[in-house]
Amino acid sequence: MDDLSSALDHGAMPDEVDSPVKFRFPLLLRRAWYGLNQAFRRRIVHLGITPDQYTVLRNLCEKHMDGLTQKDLTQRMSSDPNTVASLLERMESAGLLTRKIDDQDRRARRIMLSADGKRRFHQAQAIAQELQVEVLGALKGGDCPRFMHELGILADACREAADRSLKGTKPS
Amino acid sequence: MDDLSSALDHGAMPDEVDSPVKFRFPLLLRRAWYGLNQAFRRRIVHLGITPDQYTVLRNLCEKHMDGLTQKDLTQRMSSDPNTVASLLERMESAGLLTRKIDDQDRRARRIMLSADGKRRFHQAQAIAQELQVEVLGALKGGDCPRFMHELGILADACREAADRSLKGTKPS
DNA sequence: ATCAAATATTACCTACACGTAATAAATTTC
DNA sequence: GAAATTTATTACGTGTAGGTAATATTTGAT
Repeated sequence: MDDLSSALDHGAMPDEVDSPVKFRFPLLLRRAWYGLNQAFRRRIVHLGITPDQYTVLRNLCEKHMDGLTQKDLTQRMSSDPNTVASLLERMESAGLLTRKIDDQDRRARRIMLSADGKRRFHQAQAIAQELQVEVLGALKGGDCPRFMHELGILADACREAADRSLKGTKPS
Repeated sequence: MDDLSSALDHGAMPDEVDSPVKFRFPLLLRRAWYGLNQAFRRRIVHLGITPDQYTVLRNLCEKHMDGLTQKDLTQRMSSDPNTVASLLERMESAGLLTRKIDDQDRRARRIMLSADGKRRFHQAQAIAQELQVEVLGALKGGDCPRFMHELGILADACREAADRSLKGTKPS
């Protein structure tokens, strides 16, 4: 309907670092992440959980049945303590998990899945895998592993950039 | 340090789609997106704008000086009308832009950059390009264009999955 | 044992994603 | 040309990202 890509292209601004709009990393990343998230959210809304809550459940279920502390979860989700705290609060209210003070370290709390949480996770997991097959199918079979490897490299580079940006960072 | 891929893998589910944790698309995407965002946020906080606000400024500045409607912006940012509305509200209060009712269509509002908004955008743009060079440098030079192309394919696949998930979707 | 530092968490704040419903103006239909 | 439909936006609610500050417990040093 409206082809917006024309008005820019006649060279008014020297924007060549990321010239063709279609190939800018942040734009593509945003599009992919929001799209994937939205798709998943819509498909699991009937289970009463959100994508982030699924991530929590997956971490708890995959690993140690002896539970994880909030700090563990925070790291695994590449998230932050505040976000995780309120997330877990909601999930506890929803009966998906329980939190109890750790015996070894009374500052910490061990998070443990409830039976209901485990059940809902498994239902969601099937949907997640379906979705993943659907999306990754867009890539030619052989390309996928290499792509994932490269995405991993970039993901690490992004995290490192974020960490660097916290302290000295700007020598200017 | 912790190899998480064991607990799940003993054959209950055919989990080979994303078996090694390090190669799961959603995890990598999340890590990359949050990392990039956080890095950028930290680097532009002194300009008094956020990454999303930068996206708005970029769209307004790159393209038509005659402004964009909120709907235009929504599409360009692969965002949604509500989010964009409150985003613009904050940005208007901050003096980054002005909104006035469109002459042709009095339902719509044309958004236009203020001089201050333009100035702050250009400062942020330099930082954004720096960051991008920094991050993409992690990839071997020749790999980058192909990677971007593939990321574009996946981004489209994600968006399509999201669109599909809205209507019929689940025939179950 | 006591005081200081590191750590796990909570409380409070702003920004954003996105859903539903309401409002208002444009467009279509009759 | 009035009624019905579509469309741009706003209003309001919940969930999440992430920042600062406060609190409580563990650990380390004196």
